[in-house]
Amino acid sequence: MRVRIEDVAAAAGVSMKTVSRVLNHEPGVRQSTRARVMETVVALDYRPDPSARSLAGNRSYLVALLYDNPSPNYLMEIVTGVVDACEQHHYGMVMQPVAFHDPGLADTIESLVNASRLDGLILTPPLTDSQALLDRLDERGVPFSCISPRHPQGRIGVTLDEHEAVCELLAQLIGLGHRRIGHVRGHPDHGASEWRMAGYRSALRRAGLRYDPALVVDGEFSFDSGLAAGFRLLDLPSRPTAIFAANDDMAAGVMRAAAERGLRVPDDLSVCGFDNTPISQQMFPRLTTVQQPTRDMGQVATMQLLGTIRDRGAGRMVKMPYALQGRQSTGPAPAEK
Amino acid sequence: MRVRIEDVAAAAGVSMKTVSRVLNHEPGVRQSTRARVMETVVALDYRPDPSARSLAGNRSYLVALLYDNPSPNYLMEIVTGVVDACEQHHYGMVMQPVAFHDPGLADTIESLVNASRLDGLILTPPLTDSQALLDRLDERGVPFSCISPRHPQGRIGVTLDEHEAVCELLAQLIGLGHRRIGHVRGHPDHGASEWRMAGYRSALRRAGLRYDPALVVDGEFSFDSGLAAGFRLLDLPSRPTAIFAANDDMAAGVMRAAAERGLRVPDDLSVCGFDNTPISQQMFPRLTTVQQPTRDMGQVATMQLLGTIRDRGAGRMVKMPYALQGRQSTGPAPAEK
DNA sequence: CTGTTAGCGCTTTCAG
DNA sequence: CTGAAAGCGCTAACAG
Repeated sequence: MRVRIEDVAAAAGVSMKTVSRVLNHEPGVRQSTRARVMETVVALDYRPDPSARSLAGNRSYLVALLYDNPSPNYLMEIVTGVVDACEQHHYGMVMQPVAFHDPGLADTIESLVNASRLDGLILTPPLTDSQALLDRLDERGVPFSCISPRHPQGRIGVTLDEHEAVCELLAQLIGLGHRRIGHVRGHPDHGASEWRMAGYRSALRRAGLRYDPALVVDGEFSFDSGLAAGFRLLDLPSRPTAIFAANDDMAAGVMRAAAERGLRVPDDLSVCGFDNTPISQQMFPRLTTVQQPTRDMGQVATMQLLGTIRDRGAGRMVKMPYALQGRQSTGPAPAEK
Repeated sequence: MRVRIEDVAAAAGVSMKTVSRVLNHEPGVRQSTRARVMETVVALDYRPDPSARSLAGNRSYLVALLYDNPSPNYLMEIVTGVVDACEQHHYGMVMQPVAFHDPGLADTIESLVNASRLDGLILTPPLTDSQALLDRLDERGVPFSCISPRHPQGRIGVTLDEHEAVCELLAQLIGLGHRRIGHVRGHPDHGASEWRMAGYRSALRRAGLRYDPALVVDGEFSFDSGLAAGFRLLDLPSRPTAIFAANDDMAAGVMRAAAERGLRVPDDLSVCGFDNTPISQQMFPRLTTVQQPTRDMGQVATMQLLGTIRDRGAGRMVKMPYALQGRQSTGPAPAEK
């Protein structure tokens, strides 16, 4: 038979409520009593029943990870971080795919929260780019944590200074003598595409280089879009000597386009990406890119969320560090012809 | 204020229990009553409280997906299928990473189930290869569903005839004139490695080709292990004209090794893999491989699990179809020298 | 076919 | 600092 709180109370010679207090780290229990209760809990191998706890306490000990079709690599890293943080706090995480473009998204999420009594949400890009969605959740008092939101002000979660990261990356390229640098943009829905594009422009400006719109083409974060964009840039009458793609998958596409045009990387063309996904190490030559601490981002975002759940007003927006990964896909600019 | 079953009952002019019966699809309610109740439910936008339901009904409406470090692509496909099936049945799925090599794994899982009152588990490889674990769960009466278990007999879940799939794949290679065919094995922990190896041997036997142990090298499903294995095979005094790697990541490694040795694929060397992961389409040339319906496998495994939960004895082992993906990485064997 | 009565195991009052 | 009682919202068991 299952051990109940009542049994623990009887065995420890206290009331149920005292056991409950100890288990929930509530104040107002003498140290010695607390110790005795804990011993009994361990001795009896007592585990509180989550359903009963939820019903009485009006919370579920569950958070949901909301996502819409991101890269599996990225998402799994986030998941690992989130689950890790949840485990430490005896929370569970449920996966919740949603459709970013669904006009009824906010309603869907709201009824989801109501129906499942979720204690909080973790939002991943591009969901974190929808001001309307975030405002709605705030309005309804649903605790949530954002990963890389487009507008971090006044929200809780994690960000990364992608603008600055791209500036540094581009500064390296410029330092290698590149003057005509192309850019493959990310999916227009993603705030990240904007930041990375802005970083690209800032870097050019800081170096006193002219911004040439012809050198910027749209992509959508996929390998295929990178391939297509690569061809467009490489077939330009005056082609760039370096290309910065807004993520690694597209950079891989660019490298493939270069190969098909008979260009050698990095001798004829330097290529760099963003994200440091596994593919960046499997390409030949290995890709210069920027590493985000994705797993830690999931972890920290979750900890901020759990803080908020426990104590509204406790969570904040945490800035995470990035790290440039200089590898063999970038090199000195070819000599002027 | 939240709508309760009591409110619905009052509004519909029936008892709580009748509402409960309707909501749980229990028999013994007149059609007209059922319809009236449903209308009221919709009108009031009533959602049963999962915690109360769990407490009273003694189940959680939660299943867990257990995994140990599989490929993100594979796992996310599974997740998508599982979540999809769960959604239809108003179940939630929690992610539960575990350590396959932990000697206390069975205990961990057992206490996990007890502590969270999980209704069932979905196990992914290599967890499904541990007879001891599966037996233990059976013994404890925990419902679970297996994805690609090493020994499918008497379990519920999904399998795929990997042996036969590999035979077909190899038969194509042999049909192209290849006689010296290498194999890069998968991680020794995975049943899949055995099946694929066995398929390789069967195909050779059926074609009357001699099995040469020198042409088989160990890998562990990673790109790097495929790269290393590729070098070993290609540096053989009498190297193979085709290589079958037990998964796509390793096949990618082999292709890279070929490139570094100056061999052209498929002119000098044919390469094929298994899994049809995205990388297989991003390589140049595109990789010949075998597609598993991974998402459907997650879906079907979950439906079998939910069936078992509702009615012990309802779930079964479902055989899923595979599909050969012939692409450009395989071609006729080079002429004998 | 439908309703009544007890709990499920915990936390929250509110008293001591 | 500790305890007794009163539910949380639902379903199970038994009546009708």
